[in-house]
Parts: sequence; C-alpha cells; structure tokens
Amino acid sequence: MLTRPTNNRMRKNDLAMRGIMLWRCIADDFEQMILIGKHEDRERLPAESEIAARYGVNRHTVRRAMAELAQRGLVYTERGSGTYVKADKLNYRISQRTRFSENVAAAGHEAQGRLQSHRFEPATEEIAERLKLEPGEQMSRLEIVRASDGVPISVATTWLSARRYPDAAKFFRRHRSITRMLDHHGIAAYERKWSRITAGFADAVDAGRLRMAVHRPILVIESLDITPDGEPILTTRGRFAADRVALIIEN
Amino acid sequence: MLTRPTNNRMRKNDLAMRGIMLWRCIADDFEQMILIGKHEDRERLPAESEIAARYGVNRHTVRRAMAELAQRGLVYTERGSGTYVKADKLNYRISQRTRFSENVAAAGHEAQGRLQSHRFEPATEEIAERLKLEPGEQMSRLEIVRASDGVPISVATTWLSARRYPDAAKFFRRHRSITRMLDHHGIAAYERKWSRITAGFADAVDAGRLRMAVHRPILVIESLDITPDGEPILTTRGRFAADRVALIIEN
DNA sequence: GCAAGTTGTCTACTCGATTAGACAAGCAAT
DNA sequence: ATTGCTTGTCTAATCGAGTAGACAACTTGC
Repeated sequence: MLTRPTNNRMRKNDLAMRGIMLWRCIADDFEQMILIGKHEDRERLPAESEIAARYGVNRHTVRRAMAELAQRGLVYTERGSGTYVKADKLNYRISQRTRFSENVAAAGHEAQGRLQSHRFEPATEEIAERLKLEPGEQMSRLEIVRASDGVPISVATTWLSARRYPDAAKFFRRHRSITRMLDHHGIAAYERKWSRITAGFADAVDAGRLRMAVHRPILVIESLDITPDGEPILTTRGRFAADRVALIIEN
Repeated sequence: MLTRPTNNRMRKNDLAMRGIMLWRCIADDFEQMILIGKHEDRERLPAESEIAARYGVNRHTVRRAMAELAQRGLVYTERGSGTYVKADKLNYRISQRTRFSENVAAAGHEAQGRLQSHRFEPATEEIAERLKLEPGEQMSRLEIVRASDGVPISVATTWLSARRYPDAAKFFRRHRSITRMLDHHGIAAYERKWSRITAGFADAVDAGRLRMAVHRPILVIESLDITPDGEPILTTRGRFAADRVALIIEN
C-alpha cells in the first residue's frame, strides 16, 4: 500500500513519489503484495471502483495499473466478475524428455514460441566441447521467447551446428517448435542429456522480452540435448522468469 | 546513467521505466552518482545542453532534473557558469556548547530554523528521568526543522517543561532560536550534558521535511541540555540527513 | 572589451496522465 | 428473469510532461 493511500494530494509533495505516475505506484504496490506472497492464487482483488476509492484516484487510473499487472502476468481479469491474482507458478518438469510445449499443456495452458533473432557465429570452446565439434565451427544461434497463454516464461539461446542443420531458423520460424525443426533434419527423437541450473537477475534485454522488472530473479538452465544414440544435437542456455516457474526434477 | 542513454524511445518499452518520468530518471542517475561519491565536491557537471544531448532529451527536461537535485541540496547552479556538485557534508561539531546556527555559520552558510509543530503532552518516564521531573508532567513538544542555506539538515523533537517554560513555542516562533527562547525564560546560558548517536532510516514524515528519499540514512542524536549549574533544561531527539552532515566530536 | 559558452526565462505546441461521467456487456445470486 | 455488481468502452475536459526555439543575463577566458 502507498504510505498514505487515502490522500494523493500529499503524494505530489512526497519527494520519493515525485516524477512517478499514479498508476505505476498502484501497480507497484500490488506487484509487491503478490510477489511477496500476500495473496492466494486465484484470489479475487477488490473491485476497481473500491481500489480507486481506497487510493483516492479515478477508476481509470486503477484500470491502467491493473492492465500493467495483467501484461506482466500477475493478475487476470474476468469481465463482469472481477480481477484475480495469478500467483501460480508453472511446474516445469525437467526430465529425459523435456519439452516446453508439453510442460505448458500439462498445466492446461497453451504454449507459444517465437524466434526473436537468428545469427551465425563460430563455436566457442565451451560449446564445441559440449557438442563434440571443432572450436570455430559455424553455429546457428537462435534466440527464442516462449510463453504460456501469452505470458512470457523463458527466453532461450540455442546453439546447433549450421553445417548439420542448415535450415534450423527457417523451419523453426515455420513450425515454432524445436521438435519439428529437428524432424525436418531427420532427427525423429531427442532427449535431455544433462541440465545445469543456476540463478541470477535479468539483464535489460531479457527483462524486456520476459516483460519483467530488471531486478527480479531468473533461473538459468544450461542443457544438452542428444539423439537416442548419444549424438549431441544442440545446447541451450535458457533464462526463466523465476516468479512464474518452478522447476520439478523427479528421480 | 540510464541503461540506454542515447535512445529514449526504447525507454517507453522498458517495463522498469514505464510510468516514471524522464526528468526523474535523469535526476536519479545523478543522485546515485553523487551519493556514491563519484564526483568531487564543487565539481562542475556537463552543461545542460550536453547532458540533454547525451540522454537524447530536451534541455528543459534536464533543467527539471537539476532543479530537483538542487532542491535536495545535491547540486547548485551558477548562472552563466555551470552546475556544480554539492557533495560536502556540513561538519557539525558536537561539543559542550552545541549550537546549530554556530555550526552552520562556521561553515560559511546561513542557518534557518522553523517550528513545524507544537503540542503539549505528558512526560514519558524516559523524558521525566532525563529532565528530573515527575512522569506525566505537562511538556512542550517542539518539532523544529533546521536548514543551512535553505537545505534542510535536521528535524528535531525537543521536550521541555511546559510549567517552567510556558511560552517556549511563542518565543521560538518569534526568534527562531532555542538560545533566545531560553533567554526570555531567564536562562542566559546552557550547555550540552550528553549526546547519544545512532543511525537509521528516515520515515515518511521526516523524509518529507528533510527533502530526502525515504530509504536514505539518518543520524539520530538524542541529547540533554543543562544550565551551567547542572539543572536539566531540555532534551532533544534530532534526525540529521546523513548525506549532508558529518558529526565531529573532539576531545 | 569581446566572443564563446552557460544558465534563466519565455512562448507555443503536442501528447499522455488523470479526472469525470455515462453506458454497454457480462457474471452471480435470488 | 430480474437485480445488483463488475469489467469494458467511449467521450470530453483539464493538467502537466516533454519538445522546440528564441532570447536575455551572466561568467569566463582571450
């Protein structure tokens, strides 16, 4: 809550608040509350008109704040009913068969994937070693943003050999699926060899793509995918919005 | 500096910056730099036009930011010459004879004092013990904001016996000086018995009066003043903007 | 003294934030 | 089905942020 919710004339005299728009203050208040965990998942928030009265602002200002929170995936609105907290994290299972779309489908949502950028670059030592290639070999580097019901979940950088998979970007752009892109290159099945999980903070670029604030935490998953024969195919560095995902590992 | 100083069209798409005004971002950047100590005292900042070019904004927007910083006492402008960093802290000497006005005068500045509020309240045990009064005795409680050349330095709560000094508020309001207020009550001289120094953060009210951000540190000085005979006169709880003051104790 | 550079001030304009009010559309419970 | 409440949408108006340009007033170095 604002320091003085009922009086927004004082806000203008409050140094800390000057230069920050009303809707942003309100949005930040609710974001804080939700991320702190003060609300249940699917909990109904007060009506827009009530929030407006509580802050002493117009209802439209509250709507602006809620629109912001909705875009960040923190709440969702149902016309005629109310605005509800979306505090559930996507349970993202990391297994031998790890597929983004299947993880999202299992949660009852619809998955989207979008190729943000594609370029060729030589393999670093690190990547060459992972994929058993020569350092300096030309690689396809795909930057893919993945979302669940429109809410961005992760941004992943994927490297694969440009020689072996020359049309990776083209096929991914067409089918929006790594699985089908590999299918076009004659790889019918692939599985996860290993995953390495760390945590950090979103940089400006990732934060923008994930529609999250810069200071929020992310989960970083580096991984290697192989054919059933053990042949390395691709390696990925994924950054997951930690506020929206929980990783599940079952043994 | 902003993440992308040269391009402020991207700023609008940056989630973290949406709803925060341009001048506020620029002001925050410079405040950060100055408080971190990246600038010398009296160092000249780039010209307004150059800062504007660097951020890709209009010069007026920079002026708005600088006005903010000037009001917070972080910079000062000299017409025709430039804008300069004001990173020097007021050396506030705590001695047997501690006077705000004398400390400010010693630094070559002009002191101001303003009675923010005045009310009567019974003495707490703590205060009664300090002043050798009965708990519950009626006290005058003065809230005084003190400034140096217009920059707020401290806000102090002073308690003295309403019975012995019935016109404390009236005389202070007239002369804006504790010394002269006491003179009217027949106290020609007084001295500091003890001071107790702690640190903390400004609450919303103090932050507003000190024109500082809520999260900035303050020095808290509790003290007792007595007559040369050892008779307790008043006790004070002062909150000093730590960014603007250094306390000097010489033995 | 002069020229170059800097802050201070003014006007005019556009755009978005915010307010205000009204009504449509949809949900839920009686 | 009706009633009450809620979100969605629209219009109109005010105010401040930000842009643009010009000029005055002032400082500094030559």
